[in-house]
Amino acid sequence: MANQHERDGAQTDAAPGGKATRPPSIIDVAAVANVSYQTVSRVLNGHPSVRPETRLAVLDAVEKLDYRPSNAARTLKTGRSRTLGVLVLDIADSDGLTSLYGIEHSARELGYFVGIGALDSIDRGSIQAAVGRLAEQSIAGLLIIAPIEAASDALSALPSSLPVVAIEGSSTSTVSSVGIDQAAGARVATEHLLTLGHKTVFHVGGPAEWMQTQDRLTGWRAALEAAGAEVPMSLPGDWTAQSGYEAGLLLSRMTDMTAVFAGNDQMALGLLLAFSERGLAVPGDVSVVGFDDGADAPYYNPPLTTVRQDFREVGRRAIELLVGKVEGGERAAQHVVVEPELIVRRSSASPR
Amino acid sequence: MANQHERDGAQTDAAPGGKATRPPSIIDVAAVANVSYQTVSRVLNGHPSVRPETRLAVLDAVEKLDYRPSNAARTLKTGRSRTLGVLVLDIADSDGLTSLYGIEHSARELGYFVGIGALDSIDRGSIQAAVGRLAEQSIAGLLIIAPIEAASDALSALPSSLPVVAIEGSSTSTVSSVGIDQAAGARVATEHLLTLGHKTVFHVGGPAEWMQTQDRLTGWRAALEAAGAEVPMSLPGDWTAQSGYEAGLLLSRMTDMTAVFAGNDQMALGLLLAFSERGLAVPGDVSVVGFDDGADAPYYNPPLTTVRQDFREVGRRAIELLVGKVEGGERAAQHVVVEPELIVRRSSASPR
DNA sequence: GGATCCAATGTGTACGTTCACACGATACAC
DNA sequence: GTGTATCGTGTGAACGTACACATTGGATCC
Repeated sequence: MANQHERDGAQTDAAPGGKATRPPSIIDVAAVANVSYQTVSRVLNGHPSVRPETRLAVLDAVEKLDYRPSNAARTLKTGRSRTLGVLVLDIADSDGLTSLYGIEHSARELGYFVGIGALDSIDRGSIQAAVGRLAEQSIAGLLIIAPIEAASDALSALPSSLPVVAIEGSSTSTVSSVGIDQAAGARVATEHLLTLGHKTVFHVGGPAEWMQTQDRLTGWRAALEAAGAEVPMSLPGDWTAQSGYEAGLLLSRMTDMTAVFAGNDQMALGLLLAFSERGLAVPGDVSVVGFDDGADAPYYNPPLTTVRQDFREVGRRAIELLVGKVEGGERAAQHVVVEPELIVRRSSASPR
Repeated sequence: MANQHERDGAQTDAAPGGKATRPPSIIDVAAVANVSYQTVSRVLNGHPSVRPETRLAVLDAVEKLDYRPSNAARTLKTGRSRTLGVLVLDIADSDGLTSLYGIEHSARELGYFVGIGALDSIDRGSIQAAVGRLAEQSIAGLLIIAPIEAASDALSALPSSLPVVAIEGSSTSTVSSVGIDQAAGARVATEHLLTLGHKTVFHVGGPAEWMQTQDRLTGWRAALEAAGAEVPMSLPGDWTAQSGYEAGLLLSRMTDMTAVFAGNDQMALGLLLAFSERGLAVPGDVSVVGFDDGADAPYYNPPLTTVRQDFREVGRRAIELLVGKVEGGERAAQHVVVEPELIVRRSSASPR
């Protein structure tokens, strides 16, 4: 690996051992293009009054030197960066991470860079610390994926100058949010089971502190009440397949249980296993509906009827909203709702 | 955008109703602490020769003003930032994203910030473009999660001054890598099935261009050959449960098929469904072993015997390696291997 | 006692960029 | 011909930080 420097004419205060040569600056470009650095700046920022001929010369020089503007310098001078901070709650819920793809993609399209920070826990202090770390990056806006009541709380304590959007945040909060209409999803899922002829529908929910837990509970109950069905007690889970399994063992001992709406796919998977072990056929003896439509849901045994959440879309919308705030200075809290979709597969059927 | 806000007022720290005042600088801190800005800098950077009393005064001022060093200014001055770029291949493989948590956590501990870039596709141009975007952030190092041959290829075309570590990259490449010993995992999985008494083990692999596909294939074949077992043709999959399902339909028509090693859990899930539909009992008629030990694997029906990959650990090690390169100037390619672990559950048993 | 050294702190400068202005041309009006 | 817009371009600052050096005061040395 005999690697050599290509250019050593420039002022390289190179350390011994052949450290990197300084990347080209706007001044280097100006020198090559035979203009002043300010003209280069104008070209790069799309300022109108530059002669086409000059612009071309500059662009040529940029190309030739493989020049890239220093984000650090721009940020320092302007005070605002084109970096968006994304705070994610460090929990095994990897589905939520899918929205990261939507987030990055949209951010990139709009010319923003995405930095991430993980949240160890959800207390106010932890969020403050994470935001503090992001603040050092002079982030232009903050996106938070932490669908917990406490998060919403801590968010309102942030400096009001920082645009913030929460994914799956409280829709009544003063911070803007983008989320899926959890209640509607739960309602549709429950109605689906009722329409099939089930007398009532049991529910396995998530942890109480999660936003979705409450919303899905509400939707489920609303559907039951609207149909005049009895509202059974809901079982508490924690999103894991294990908690679904345990709930399944419990439910399988109930005689009048023919349909269960699980708070997410993983818990539905646990239900499926529990019912199978107890000799209950799905959907013959009991119907199961999940929530999320994760990648595996179509291949559960049986394939799972569930409510699809378009995480990418949520990420996309969240960035659009956030960038709107950053650039437009929109201050009022907005709440964007993405509609979920019921995906009917083979885990739900009419009771026999 | 003609409405420029004039904020020429004095640098008031907390103007009670005021608009976005500039964040406090090192000079503001110095003023409050009654020292020069240089002394503040020394305190912040842990320079030894500062009187404890002075240090305390500075720290007090920092606290009081809620001062945060400007990453932009530091980056501009030093030329190196404390931002690490992470390039992820935009594919539904959300398990791999789990390593992001390990990555962020370790990076944070070492004082680094993590920026992400998604890769739309895996051609050289796409990677170059993504790296270019990250380069504008003056990233100190690059981590790439794209276990594809082509990635390794494109990586070697990067400027040699940028420290790079690949997750699950080729262990023969000139770029350093951290990965799980895929071949060992495959070997253990296959040996497990052979030890149970199966005559041979079928394999459903991943897409040819993925690194892991090749390695797992190699391990599987090595185990079979070492045991003197016949080596059946391996079926090609694409990591999705669907491809596993399709492979399962095919395999279920073979008479001598009693054990299958799937390239990942999702394909194993597809196998399970296919076998179930074909009336093949697992593990009664056929044993199935997966790879990954995703969150759901313990609750498949039956719970899946699989090979555990510790993604978080991989992320952690990758950051350690990368930061070592960044700070220590280590140039030689290193290849860190994390050992996987066989998790025996109920999907594998002796043939009857 | 003066010279020497070190600890503790302060003063300049540069990093690469953008912003506010100044400057020279050309153009058009009178 | 002089005045005044307008265009294209250049000059001088400044952003917040780290580094090289300069400057103190005091302790140690002989």
